[in-house]
Amino acid sequence: MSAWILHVDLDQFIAAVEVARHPRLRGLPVIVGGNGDPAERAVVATASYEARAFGVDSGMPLRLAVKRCPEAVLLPVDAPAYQEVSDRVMTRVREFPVVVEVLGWDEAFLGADTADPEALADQVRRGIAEETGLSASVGIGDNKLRAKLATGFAKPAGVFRLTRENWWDVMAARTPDALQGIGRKTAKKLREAGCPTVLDLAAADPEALAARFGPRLGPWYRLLAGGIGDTEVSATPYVARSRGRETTYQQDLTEPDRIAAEIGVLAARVAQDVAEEARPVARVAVKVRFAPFFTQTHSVTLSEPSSDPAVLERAARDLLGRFPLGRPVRLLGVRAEFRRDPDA
DNA sequence: TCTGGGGTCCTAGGACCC
DNA sequence: TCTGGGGTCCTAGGACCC
Repeated sequence: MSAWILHVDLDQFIAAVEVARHPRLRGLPVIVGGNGDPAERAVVATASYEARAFGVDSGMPLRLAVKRCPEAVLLPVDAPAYQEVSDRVMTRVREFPVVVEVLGWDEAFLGADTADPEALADQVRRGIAEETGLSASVGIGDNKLRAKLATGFAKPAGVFRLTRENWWDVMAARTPDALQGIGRKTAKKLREAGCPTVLDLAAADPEALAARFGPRLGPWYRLLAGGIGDTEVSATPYVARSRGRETTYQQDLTEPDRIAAEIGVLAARVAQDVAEEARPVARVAVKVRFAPFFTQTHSVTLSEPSSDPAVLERAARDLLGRFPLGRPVRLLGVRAEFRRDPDA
């Protein structure tokens, strides 16, 4: 266990990478999403702060984003470019005397034994800027939950410390969806259950929460509200539990033959991804999103774990047969789940 | 708000077994 | 047949995160 946990998060990462390689975009509203075509069925991956001033935000349909900010520069998502920059950032961060747990392209936990976490945070921010030109924010906490929440208060380009000392000052009056793991829907249910704030949730009866939200989720929400969280930072590489591919079609699919063919394409891509893993697939799932926006899934446990592309495709095609394919289809997906590690 | 794609974890009900 | 109890697996769906 480390004395301090730092959560490092790159500011408006994807937009920042684009601006760094296209300097003429600096200071302009930039929106990255889909293929960069505003008419497309796609959403905003990241918007620069200049675009956010127009009310554009991540997850928003591209069409709406362009309506809100017509002068924005719209760019396609270039995942390999972001991965490359991310790798450079993480390599630089690992040069500090810390344990690094990577969470995604643009964030990581750092476990550090230091007497001055603010000084370390500044050094890390400087190191990232020197290596890549990118700006980062750093949250300092006495556990992962507090460190990650602290980053939100550090942004942009700052450092913030959130610990047992200032937890209630900072969090007590906020709505529960300020906490990592509680979203809009759960916050609404909590409000209806008499917990409009973090402080209310922390004081709620665990048994009542369990009855309402489930035996694990209910009590866990209460712990979150108290700022209780994991303190273990692990550098062990992450092992995926599943791999999947899905596609939203620009035009709804109606022809059964075409739908079956697309499932074949997706299953083949998943089989290819799975071939890179040394573990066989235990379950296969197919997802169908019908127009206008109604999603169903069907899944099956294979009689025997397998990595054989023909077995995966056969399973996916069989599952497709369980859907009522009379309606137009806007999305198809195939997912392969690996066998659960018996030791876990 | 005509709403992506990649994931994770939890829940609840039914099947099945002893 | 008015009908237990507990454990485990399977499956569909939901909520959440980046």
